[in-house]
Amino acid sequence: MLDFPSMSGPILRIAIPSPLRRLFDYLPPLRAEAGFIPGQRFLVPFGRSRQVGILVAIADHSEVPADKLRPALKALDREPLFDPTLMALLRWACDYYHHPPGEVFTTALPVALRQQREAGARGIEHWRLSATGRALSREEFRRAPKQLALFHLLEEYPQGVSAARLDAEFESWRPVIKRLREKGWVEVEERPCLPEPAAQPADTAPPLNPTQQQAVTAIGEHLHEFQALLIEGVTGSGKTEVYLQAIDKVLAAGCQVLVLVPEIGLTPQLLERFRHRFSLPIALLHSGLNDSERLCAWSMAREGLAPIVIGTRSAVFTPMPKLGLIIVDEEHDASFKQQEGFRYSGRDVAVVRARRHNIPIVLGSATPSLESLHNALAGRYRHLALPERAGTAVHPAIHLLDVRQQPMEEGLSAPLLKTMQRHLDAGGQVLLFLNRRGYAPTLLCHDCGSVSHCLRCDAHMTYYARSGRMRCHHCGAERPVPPQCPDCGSLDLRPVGQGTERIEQALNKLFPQTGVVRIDRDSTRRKGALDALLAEVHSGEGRILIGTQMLAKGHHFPNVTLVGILDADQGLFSVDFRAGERMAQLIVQVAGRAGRADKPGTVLIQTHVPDHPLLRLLVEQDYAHFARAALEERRAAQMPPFSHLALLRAEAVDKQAPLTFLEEARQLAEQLPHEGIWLLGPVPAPMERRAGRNRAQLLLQADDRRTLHTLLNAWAPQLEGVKSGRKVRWSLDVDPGELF
DNA sequence: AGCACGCCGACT
DNA sequence: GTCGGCGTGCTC
Repeated sequence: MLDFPSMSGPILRIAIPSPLRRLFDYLPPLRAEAGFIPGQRFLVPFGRSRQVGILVAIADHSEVPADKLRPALKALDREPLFDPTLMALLRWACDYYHHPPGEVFTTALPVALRQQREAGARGIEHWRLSATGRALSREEFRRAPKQLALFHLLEEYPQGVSAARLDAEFESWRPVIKRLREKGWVEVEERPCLPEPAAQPADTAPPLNPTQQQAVTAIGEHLHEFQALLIEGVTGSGKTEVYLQAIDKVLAAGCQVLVLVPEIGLTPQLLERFRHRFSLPIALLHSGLNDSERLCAWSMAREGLAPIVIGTRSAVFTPMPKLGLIIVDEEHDASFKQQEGFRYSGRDVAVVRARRHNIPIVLGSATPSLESLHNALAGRYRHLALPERAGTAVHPAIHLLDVRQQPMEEGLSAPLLKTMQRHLDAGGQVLLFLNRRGYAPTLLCHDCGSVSHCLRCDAHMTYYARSGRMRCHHCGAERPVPPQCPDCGSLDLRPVGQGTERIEQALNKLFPQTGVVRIDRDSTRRKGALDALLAEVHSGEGRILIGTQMLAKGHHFPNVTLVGILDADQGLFSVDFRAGERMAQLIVQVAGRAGRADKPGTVLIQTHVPDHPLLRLLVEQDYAHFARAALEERRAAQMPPFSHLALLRAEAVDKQAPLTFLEEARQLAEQLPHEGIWLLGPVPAPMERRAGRNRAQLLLQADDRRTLHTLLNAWAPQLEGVKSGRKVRWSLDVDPGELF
């Protein structure tokens, strides 16, 4: 009797890291010992190479011709790394963001597991000198200078030193330390990767005001139901306290809690506050970790050993078997949206995850995004506005400073300078906010009018006086300041406009007796520099602070009584429809850094458009009023959240190639049912050339999200086959954060 | 994306 | 005569 060869067994549908929008079918490994569960990793042959993929589904047959099917090589995990709910969430994310599954599933894995590493909460290796090692004298190393150097380094760390530290301090230390270990002079030890809980007894929870209580109760009484809470509360309104007490309730029920924070939001202060409240291990997942540390923290979360996980955007995909609550702090923050590759929004995925787990999610912000506010006003989210606590932080008085026709000194108006002097005389500190680094945004030739231009971008080069260099903020290009105008040879080159470095210099001249501290990406590049500058401010040595949006996050300056926003106008006239929202959020966040109960802050906003209606609302009312009016503008303009966007971007060195590809893409879309969808473009990006590449975009706009996604479902796979797409780098951005 | 195959110009 | 340019096709 004819028997089919064993072609009828299960088919493994595997996500492979590649830009292809599909899964790949494999036969089971030839010598398979155990069953197959979606979420396991497999080593598979792929083309000429081997890849680590993730089993997404098991099918009983394949569309792929049998002679093309190859067996997987082996399962890399006994247990799946992702539970079924997380698998479903990831599959949803592939569909929603129309991104290749291989890349989606890989971004959810810690880097160590994208290779063949084993999953598991192993500790972090630390090396230290053994007893014999400590007794050695340098004589032992007469013929081994490298070993001697490493020996001296180890002497500096009697408690042991991690691989990450050694990487930073000693080039190719591994072979050297291996010799030392073989001689028994060095020993290695695995340390748990989670920070120890604070030694002292846990802080007790302070009493809550009625609104805080309402929020905590809402969560505590519905632990196993989906509900989204938008908590709107200015600095000092006790938002964090709501998080802490809600977490307490969830932990008491034996569940885990996931806390998502913006990229710069994971401050030592926040961690300290958590550590002092909960005597429990906390897993941290942030960009500062090396692969081993990240794997360890991730594994602790996955094994349920870390009750609390605090992390940035990508932590939203951390497996947590007992997940009971998600908190998204500073939910308005743009860093929750990934801006390249798999362009997901950590905040939006978190809401979907909470819904799929049937658990509550808290979105917190002093300045909620218009998207979340819209959801709250539409009744989809529960909305709780925390009142300022009576008798504590007083809302700062915000005033517009009309600088039209005012004498200006390097961007500082006379009335602002006068007010600064008054506050300094009264013993206060002053914080100035300017979202522009460098000395001046450009260098202008006074004789011929030519302007210093980046060779690779459609942008000016920023002038840095202190280092005497020109830098492009868009591609990082750097060159010395030209001694003379490259066009006409004139020596009269003048910096135009102000950046933080120039303001700092001007302040030093205007207030020679007062310490000035500048905080921006340039002044804090060196490790520890930010802490040193902050210490200078807190000690009172520096009394005037000038900085960029770095100042808007996290740090509080209780002794600051005056905040100056040097240029509010740039946010009002930007091409980006979100610029106004972002400027308002920045102003409120910066204002919130200042003052305390007995020293209420004043905020002065320099502007040339003092009659701007939204700006007036923000100043005369508050962010809540501004946001509602801004929402109405969005409604009138049919922009998000009242419409839904997808942006197809393309870039290439060649100027025409992106437009050609996008035109072809547009024609494909037009051949599909596209009623209710506006196709806008293709057009060159607002900054057409960047880092030597020409960029263009095609915008899709729809009133109805379903309509848009129905088109994207059919369209995205077609784009892969577009010939002219090979000549460009293109990406599809669903719910884009910026339109350029 | 990576990687091979394949067909046309300037070099040891 | 070859080395190598990047156009085209493929990955279960």
